[in-house]
Amino acid sequence: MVRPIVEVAVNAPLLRNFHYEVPDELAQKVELGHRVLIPFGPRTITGVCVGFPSESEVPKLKPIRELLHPECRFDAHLLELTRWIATYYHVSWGEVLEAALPPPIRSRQREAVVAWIERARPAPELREGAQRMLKKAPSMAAALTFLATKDAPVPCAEVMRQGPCGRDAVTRVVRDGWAVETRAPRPAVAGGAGAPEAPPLPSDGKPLVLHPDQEKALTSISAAITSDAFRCILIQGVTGSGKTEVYLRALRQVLDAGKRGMVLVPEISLTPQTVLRFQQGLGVDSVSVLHSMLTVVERRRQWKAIQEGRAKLVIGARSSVFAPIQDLGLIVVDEEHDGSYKQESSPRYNARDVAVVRARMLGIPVLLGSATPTLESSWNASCGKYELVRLSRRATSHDLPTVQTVALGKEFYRPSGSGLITDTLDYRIRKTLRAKEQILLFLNRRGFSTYLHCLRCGFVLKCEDCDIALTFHRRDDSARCHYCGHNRGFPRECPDCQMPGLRRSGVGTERIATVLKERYPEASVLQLDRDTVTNYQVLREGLEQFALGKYNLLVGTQMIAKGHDFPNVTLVGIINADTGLHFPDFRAVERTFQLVTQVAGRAGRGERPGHVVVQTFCPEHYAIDYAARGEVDAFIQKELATRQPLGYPPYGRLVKIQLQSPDLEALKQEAERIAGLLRTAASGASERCRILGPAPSPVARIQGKHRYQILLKSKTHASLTHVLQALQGENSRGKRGVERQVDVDPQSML
DNA sequence: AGCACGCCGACT
DNA sequence: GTCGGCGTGCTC
Repeated sequence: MVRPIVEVAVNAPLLRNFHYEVPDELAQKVELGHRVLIPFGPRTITGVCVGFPSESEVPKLKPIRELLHPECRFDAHLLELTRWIATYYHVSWGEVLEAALPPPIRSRQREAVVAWIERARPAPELREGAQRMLKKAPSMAAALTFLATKDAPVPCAEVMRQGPCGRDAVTRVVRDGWAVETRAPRPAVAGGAGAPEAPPLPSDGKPLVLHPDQEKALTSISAAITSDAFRCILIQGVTGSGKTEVYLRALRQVLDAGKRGMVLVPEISLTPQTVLRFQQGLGVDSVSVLHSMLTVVERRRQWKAIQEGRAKLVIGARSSVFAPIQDLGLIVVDEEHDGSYKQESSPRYNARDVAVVRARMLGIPVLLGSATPTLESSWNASCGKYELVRLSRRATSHDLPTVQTVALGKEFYRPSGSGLITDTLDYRIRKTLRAKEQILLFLNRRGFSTYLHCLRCGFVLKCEDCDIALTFHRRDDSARCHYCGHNRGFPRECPDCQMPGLRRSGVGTERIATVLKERYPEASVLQLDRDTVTNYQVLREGLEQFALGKYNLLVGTQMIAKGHDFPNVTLVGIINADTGLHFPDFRAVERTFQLVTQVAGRAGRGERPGHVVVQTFCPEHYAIDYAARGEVDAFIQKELATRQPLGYPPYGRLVKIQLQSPDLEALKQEAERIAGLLRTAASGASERCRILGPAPSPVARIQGKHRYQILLKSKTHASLTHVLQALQGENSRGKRGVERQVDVDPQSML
């Protein structure tokens, strides 16, 4: 009898599938979408069954080893969705499927697959052997000495680390019969720690009467839901316009029709408050939350609830777009402009775009909401691909905050540091403090000073491994690299000319916090950035404490920019609005506009009117000016006009190819070789596809690796895909150990 | 990505 | 000769 054949998408960075034989004992069990354990070369890895071909060209097929957790199977729709991602983003289908798995399964299986080593002979024998080979094979001796101390299996990596020895030594020790390779011992199931309990919320018993704008928006959305077809609706609503209320009503309608909903939010906004808002608003407890803070046990419970259809609504960040929800009726992507929807490691996908594709595949509506929509989404709306719905007034009776732009000048950067806070801002701060109201100050840079330089020779202190100026942190008197985390004490004198005393320039949040404490001794200051916030717990508590009025002033970076409603904040200060404006990135201007608008939106969300002070060196720059005046549409028109002649998105599509190697010469050669391949492919294409570069990346070296990039630019995505075929057969490691990453629709050029 | 194989210098 | 460092190529 001919055994059945199965096509497997393997969890390896290879852009093709492999065929396997299904052994008799599994023949009745293995189905489409099942995850299986397979032999792959000399090792065993996982993969997902994606087809049952009737025959195979491959002469000698290996059999599948094992069927893994059959209860967790990808349905036809998720297979189709993940395959689309693999094709579109030029990544391995198997890796996308792996990323789409519930995290507990993903991680647990990884553990089981790594090799564990256990000694095969008594400890004294191992020590004796180690003694004998000490001279001839010191690393094997080290491995033996270490294994002699262990009675139980040890992960291979552990042996290498503790030995210390290389992988080869471990392999040899096994081959020579000193030890054996085993599977991981079954890990004890972690204790039944429940979900972190949500703190009681001040339930604002506001009567929820919809604003006329909201009513109008809802009418369109309602029609879309009823139409039972794919529609993409962009909700452009000013900060505080009550977008969430609109989502809630739309979801209500979907749930009432017996269908289920999905809400994607940026990682940072996924707080118990957000979840509670949906739970209370919809009056259902069957809300499933997918959060990186959940315990393994809790996550497994959530996933099961989703799969079994017990969860009516799923809320989560990026990877929740893969949640196996049946009868999905609506997808909501909140803050669609947020950069955290793009995964910045392989497989690189954008969850917002995947959400739209998922909705299209299912023939259901999807809502994209933002106060500052991306140019891509606005463009899609203006050319009719998406429907546009506006919420132009705040939901409460209060007006948008008044915004004042203050020009910074050279004179403000006096050594005393007093100039960080202009007289205008200082006046507002004092006034707000007197009124016993709260203040939020935003600066997108952490640390005390952002670079250290010598006043005599101009030397700027840089990281040894990265092409980046070191940031000075006063709390531990260190000079740190924000790219690789490398930390060194900061030198007392210039390393170049030995002049004592490096000048500390550029301002970070730590400096602001220090200055504030000195200037307003009666005020209490909270600083929230990656230096003070070690985990979500700390951030959540910090924000809660601030909301409860325990602090007068909150100073922070990105993480305080969005999502939170602080009713008592009447003053928002942006210390330097143009920190990101001059980055060599075509999205720098758009991001600056979004950031200023979002931060300004934190002001005046309660009863009292808000005021915003925007300090900037470029008050006339349109990003700052339009943001200050709240003119979103005008900004979008202007920025579109800037991008059109350059063919940047949304007028064209981009692919960034990032190449890295410690060896600069090898890197340059490889970059030229790749560019050559792509140019040849592009010259044969019907549509013009430009290959820009190779050129050194804006940050030319990170962690000791030099970086070059190649940019592909074309009118359509299809032609880029065509050109990228040239790399199809290539190993992702490239020649001479040069690493390569392909980034489709890159979020950042850096 | 892993992992083996194979070629080469260093050391016994 | 043996060990182990690294470049090259394959994985149904």
